[in-house]
Amino acid sequence: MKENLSRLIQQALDSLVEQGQLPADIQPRVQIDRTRDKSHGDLASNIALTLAKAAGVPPRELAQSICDALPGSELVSRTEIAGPGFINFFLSEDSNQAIIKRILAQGEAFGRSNDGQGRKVQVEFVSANPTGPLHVGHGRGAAVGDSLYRLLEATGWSVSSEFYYNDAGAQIHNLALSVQARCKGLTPDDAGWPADGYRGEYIVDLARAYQRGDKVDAEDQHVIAAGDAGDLEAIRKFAVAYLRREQDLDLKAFAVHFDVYFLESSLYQSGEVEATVRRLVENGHTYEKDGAIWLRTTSFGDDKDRVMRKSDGGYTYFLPDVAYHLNKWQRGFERVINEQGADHHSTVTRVRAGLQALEQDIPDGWPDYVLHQMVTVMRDGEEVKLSKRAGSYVTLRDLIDEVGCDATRYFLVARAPSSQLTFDIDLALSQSNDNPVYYIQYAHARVCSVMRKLAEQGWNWDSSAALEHLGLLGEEHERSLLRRLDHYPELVANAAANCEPHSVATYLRELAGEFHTWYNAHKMLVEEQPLRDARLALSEAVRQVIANGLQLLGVSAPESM
RNA sequence: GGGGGUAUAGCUCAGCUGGAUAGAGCACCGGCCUUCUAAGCCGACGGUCGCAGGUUCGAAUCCUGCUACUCCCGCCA
Repeated sequence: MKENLSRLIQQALDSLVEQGQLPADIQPRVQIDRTRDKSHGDLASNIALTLAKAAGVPPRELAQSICDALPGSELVSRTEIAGPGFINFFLSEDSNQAIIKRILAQGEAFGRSNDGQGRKVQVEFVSANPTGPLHVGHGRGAAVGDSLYRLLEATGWSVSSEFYYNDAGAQIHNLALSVQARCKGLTPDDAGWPADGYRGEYIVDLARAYQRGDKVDAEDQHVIAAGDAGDLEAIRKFAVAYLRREQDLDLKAFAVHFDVYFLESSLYQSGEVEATVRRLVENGHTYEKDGAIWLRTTSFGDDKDRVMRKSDGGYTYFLPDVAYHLNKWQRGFERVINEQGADHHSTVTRVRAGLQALEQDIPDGWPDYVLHQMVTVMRDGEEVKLSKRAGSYVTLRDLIDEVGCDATRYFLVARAPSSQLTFDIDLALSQSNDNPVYYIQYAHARVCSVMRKLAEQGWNWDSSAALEHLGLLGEEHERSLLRRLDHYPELVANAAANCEPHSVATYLRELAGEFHTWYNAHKMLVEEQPLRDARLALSEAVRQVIANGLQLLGVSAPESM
């Protein structure tokens, strides 16, 4: 709808230029906004305000000229000049009702677009090391990242999701030592328990499985336990696979899928880490100090230089990070979005600096990052900090088991990633309108229920016949719903472009609210068939948009509750 | 000390890339509810958009400087 109006305005401007009322060299950016206040019409443009100065004409006067030059259209019933020089558009009944036709015709495709034009984008998220069950923070990353994946897919991008993990570093070594200690019957407070060992109960299960000689099938690896408590390398391999599988199960329960699992160790095996070092040294961006090799990241905006090869010959984590991102670039992702916890924000500058230092014509500012803030979990008004299994943190699994996948996903994705998030377990569990997930799903189920009721009464609903009677939708609530439905495709496009899945959650909440209000105010299954058909058409359109929106969030759309 | 993030109604949060009188849900208050799905519906109250400047026709939104809270600042990942 905005595009249509935008074209009309552009035509008006062109003709004003021809008539010499506007200078030919203006570069108007036609902006159309949704009005907040209904008395301002349905859509408004500030075009006269922005062009007034260049045209040397007072804004309201210019607005009048533009209106006069506007070609006639069936979409617009009238225009009005208001305030300092806004042009308000009142849409015709026809154009309002057209949205229902579009939604019913397009079904699941409504709101999808081809903005991405099949270009390759990668979303990396979660990327937890296999040292324990996923925690709530990973859950937030999973909910946001997977939603981004769905949004990009829906807007025409060729998307790949990726999970990167370190399977060989110091933390994994600690993990292996912890399992070994458990195999030997030690507990965390015994003498001889490894420093920085993992203390959670899950290590006990892991040790038992190892000693039993269990077989583990994870998404990307398969291992049979050697059972020998003295073989630290065998323990390491088994522990990594075991916890990898455990995380797989958490993610599966969370309805999250990854296209690629990428192992940090593969970058060493392939020689990419070495090659990256060589390249950085050759490009003259490094120097030696205190027996270590430093990368001069300050040349690329960092506040201090960083060690890339330690004095003991090992690499710091950031070097494989750079090699990894070069690998992504070489795989042809013109756009990469890394979803991470905000506690990792310091890597952003470092990785970008490292990539620039490679001098491979990687665009400055590549890749993109979406950083999410901390999550705190509340129950009975108090913060929950521990889980039995993991010991020191609340696991994603705890939440899914307690409140379900749908509620967990919704709550974790519903806030702007940049905001700290409080997860209220009591609210997520409540079956009332206070609970937004329930409220939205209920709106969907309600439409399905009405359709069932219709059949019980021996009536049927002919969607094509119904479209003839959309003119009967004249109630204020109905117009308001139509406006909101019309907004959906643009909302999806913006959410994808700006990496803001939470705006879909907000939208659905508002749409559901408006639907419930309408439903409570007017009867759907009235005796007069034309009106009944028209209302059912609107209901069905709302149901479709809710279903489409929930899909983007990875939340189910139940037909009954 | 340096950097990231946040600051909007009593609480939890939106705010469409700078638009018109800043919105929603809870909570509180006042009414209505015997219904196509039932766990309710309608309305009222509630704001110096952290503070101070700046940019312009116009600022919660952009710039600068403060303040508070939070995360990070390792030859850990």
